[in-house]
Amino acid sequence: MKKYDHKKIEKYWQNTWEENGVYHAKNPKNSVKKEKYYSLIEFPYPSGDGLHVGHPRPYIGMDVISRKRRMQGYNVLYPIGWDAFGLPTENYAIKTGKDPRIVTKKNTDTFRQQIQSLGVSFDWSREINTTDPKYYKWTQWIFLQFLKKGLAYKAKMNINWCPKDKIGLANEEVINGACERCGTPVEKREKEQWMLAITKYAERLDKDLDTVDYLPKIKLGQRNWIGKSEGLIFSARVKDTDMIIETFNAHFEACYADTFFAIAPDHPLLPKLLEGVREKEAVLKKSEEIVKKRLKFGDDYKDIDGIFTGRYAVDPLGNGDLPIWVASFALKDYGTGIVKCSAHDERDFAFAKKFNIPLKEVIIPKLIDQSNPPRPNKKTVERTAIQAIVTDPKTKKVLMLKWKKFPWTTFITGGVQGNEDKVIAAKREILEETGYKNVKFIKHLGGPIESHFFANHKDENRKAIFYGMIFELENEEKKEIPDEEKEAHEQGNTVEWMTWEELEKDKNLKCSEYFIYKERFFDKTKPVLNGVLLEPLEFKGREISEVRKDIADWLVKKGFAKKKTIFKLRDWVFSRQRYWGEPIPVIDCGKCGLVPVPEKDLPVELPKVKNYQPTDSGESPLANISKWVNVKCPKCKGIASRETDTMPNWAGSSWYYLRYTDVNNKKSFADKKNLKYWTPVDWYNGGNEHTTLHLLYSRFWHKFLYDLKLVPTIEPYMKRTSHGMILGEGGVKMSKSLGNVINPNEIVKTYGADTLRVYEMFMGPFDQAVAWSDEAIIGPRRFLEKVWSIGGKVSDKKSSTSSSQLLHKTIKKVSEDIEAMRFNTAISSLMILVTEMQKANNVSRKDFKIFLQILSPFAPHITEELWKVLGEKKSINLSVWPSFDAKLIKDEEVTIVVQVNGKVRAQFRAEAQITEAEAVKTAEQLPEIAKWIEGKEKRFIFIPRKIVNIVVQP
RNA sequence: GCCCGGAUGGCGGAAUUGGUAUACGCGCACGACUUAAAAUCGUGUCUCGCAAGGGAUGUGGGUUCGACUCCCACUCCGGGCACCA
Repeated sequence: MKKYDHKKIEKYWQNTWEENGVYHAKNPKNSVKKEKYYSLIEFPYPSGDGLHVGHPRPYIGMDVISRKRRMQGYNVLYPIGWDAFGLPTENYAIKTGKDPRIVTKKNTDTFRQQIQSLGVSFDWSREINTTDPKYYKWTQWIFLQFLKKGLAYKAKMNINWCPKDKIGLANEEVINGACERCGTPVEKREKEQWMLAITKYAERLDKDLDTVDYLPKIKLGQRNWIGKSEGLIFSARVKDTDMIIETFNAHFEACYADTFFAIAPDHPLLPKLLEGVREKEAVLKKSEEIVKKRLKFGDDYKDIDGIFTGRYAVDPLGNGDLPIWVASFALKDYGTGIVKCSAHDERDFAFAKKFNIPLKEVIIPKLIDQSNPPRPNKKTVERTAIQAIVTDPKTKKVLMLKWKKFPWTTFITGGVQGNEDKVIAAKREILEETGYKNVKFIKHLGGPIESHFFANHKDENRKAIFYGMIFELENEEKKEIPDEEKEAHEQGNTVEWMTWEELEKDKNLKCSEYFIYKERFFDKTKPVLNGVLLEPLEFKGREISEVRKDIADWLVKKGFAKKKTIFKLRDWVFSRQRYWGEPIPVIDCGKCGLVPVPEKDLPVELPKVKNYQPTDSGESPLANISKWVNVKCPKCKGIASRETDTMPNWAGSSWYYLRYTDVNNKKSFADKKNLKYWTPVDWYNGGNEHTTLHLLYSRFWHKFLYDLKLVPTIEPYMKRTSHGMILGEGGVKMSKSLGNVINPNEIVKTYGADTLRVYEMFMGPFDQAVAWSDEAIIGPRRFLEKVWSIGGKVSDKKSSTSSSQLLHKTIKKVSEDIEAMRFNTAISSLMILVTEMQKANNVSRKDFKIFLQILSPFAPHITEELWKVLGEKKSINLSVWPSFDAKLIKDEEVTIVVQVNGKVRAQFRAEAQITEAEAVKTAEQLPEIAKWIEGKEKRFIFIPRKIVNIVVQP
């Protein structure tokens, strides 16, 4: 047999497949197969740098899925196209003066050639390009539908403005206050912008996630971005006015601790609220100052600032009149713009501390001593107790007890008797346990702490309500305590002065409250966020983490509040002041206002321009072409001008998967029959970077089209997964500037497309980032060479039972692994099989052909070639995916491991059905085992088919 | 700060439901073939120990007959969000 020459076979098969249309999806009227399968990858942005080895990873991954589906009898649609509008091409055009159309053509040609050389089974007859007027005609058409329904509107907006790119940015394109693309700090500018009312769909975008199969982290990303928050609205009467203010609170569990209100400095109600207040001017001035700073610094503005309005509102829960403050952290666009604030919120707490606003606590921390947790079968005794931290002002040391009977180090601690004053109780305990007579009470360490632990000395579980307090030693005077008395009090503990550092290092420190006390001791107080409630009394003792729903229902039932759901999601800023995008098809008429371009006049084509530079006024370069801008109004035929803004990059990609079903349609964006047949997309794989925005935007467009009865499903994608990036060698991102970009062309030339494909699927888990290695790629190449050489020595003799067994186990594993995108382990099992076949004296033609089939999704060229060599006429892609024989994958004989006290000491082979009694007997009689168990009391644990564990006393 | 994800040989990474840790690949070492080299094939390759044995899955504890896997605390790395009440 000839040598394995990838160059010859790969080109040949790629051409043959394309000529025969093997991968062309059949539209419903032509398809004989009933079941369709739509697999989708994110269509690439054809950058000038060409493809690097990272790009094809998702294409190959979904190609493996698609190829398997074809063999499983599905009519598969696996398309590709170009998301070609966008900044890099435009910036290149600005720099070089070249027409973006020509640049795009050149780039897509390069990308196409590169992708085709990998043998990905794309249906090239359905290639689309978002910059093709025949395509963007429909992007514009969909925009007009938004306009018709009132979901596209113009609004004066403070937009994020990148002074370098001279472009307005959506919030999502601003990263840490800087432009996502160029890193220039973003400024705020007021401008008329086109908006899409995505917020109208917020609820459905959140709720319908329940109906799709996305990876959990992807759903989470969507949910975080939508930011659904279910909270309560409280209404409060403002004293000395006839105003009622409403607050929105999502964390209302501790609402009985609320002691003030916070209103946004730019809140529309603020001026009215201040009417008749003496300090009105000062408050307004301060508010303005905050608003200005916020505008200037954007997301970086984090100052805690504010001012008292002079007004009070009546707490609806009956906790008196609470002051209303203007606060920098209150946002007018979130909720009602007014919040009810308490000690149990970080920002509220910090604000209150800064302005000395009184606080009230209704949550006490709950601690479970992990080193000494409550035991399930012991009774629980509740105690009120003190913990006294006695310090010596001279040495700064703390007085500690070292217990005699247990390895414990504790503060002075003891129970409060009856109605005893807690300070007196503490002094009493100090005297009894240490003998010190003269200590001075300094202060309480915050509120109580609920502590749960097992009290060894009493053999019972304790729920102790501890009150921490600090004392200072006044002098060394001690009361002599007779030894008998010490013993009677169970107290022969030794007393030791320790520094805080020594304390912390002490492994026997038994105070789980320690860290809270330490915080409070040094006055670095933090708000208490978790624990158990004191108020309202109906919920006393309940834990914050589990009380939310009940307390909300209770507050609503009592008439104190009403429920309200709000979202973080904001409407989508949809215009860009750039050239290389879809023109927004609207005409501005002095008489008629904003008039949509009539549908028959679509597409509004991008005119050619000489200069791609945006204008300094921030308008798009299109504004300079008066011939294009000046048109007649479609309604009144009067003088009018075109909208010069274009759409963002996200527009064309929001519906492209629909166009694939019917790429040449001139009457609609896609024929309904085709949509009904092909949608929804069955499996969509893409990058992590697009799991929030692109996915959300296209789901929004899809739902909108669904409401217009233009698409048949409520969701566009049934299943969504994501892949990890391929990094450069050493784990850094591949980039031109670092010079570590690997071009797949080189690899295909040297090793072949199949090797590249197998390597990319083998190098690591598909969803995780992996570093490229020039060295490791040789492994997959050797593997394919072995496959080739076995192909030359198959015979018509039957394979041995054991090799058939391995084959069938591999069929099962590969079939399952592909479904879960565990491509790396699928290939690993194929490698094991190949090694076995290589060693075998005989490989049957029948078995080898099955092997070729399960390898073919990964390495389509070599398997197709060998398939033909073995006498098959039809493409291996059209053969039927093999199923495994359930009888063959079940082992009849297994290895049973023998452990003694959990350590492996021996093993033996046995029938899979071996009973416990037989297994134990066999195990005991093994010579390696005897010395471990002789003459000892034994106990056996038997796990069928796996383990006999012999437990003996050591 | 909050929310996710992760940490296993020299390297990329395996390990069903808690049941032989290190599959598969790379690299490395030795051997065969060769005048020689490359390629290929074979053997070995966590670690300490002559051995019997012991120790290892980021660290420290816990649960269990048995823990990479479950629980608690922590360290480091990656990603997302970040005044969102």
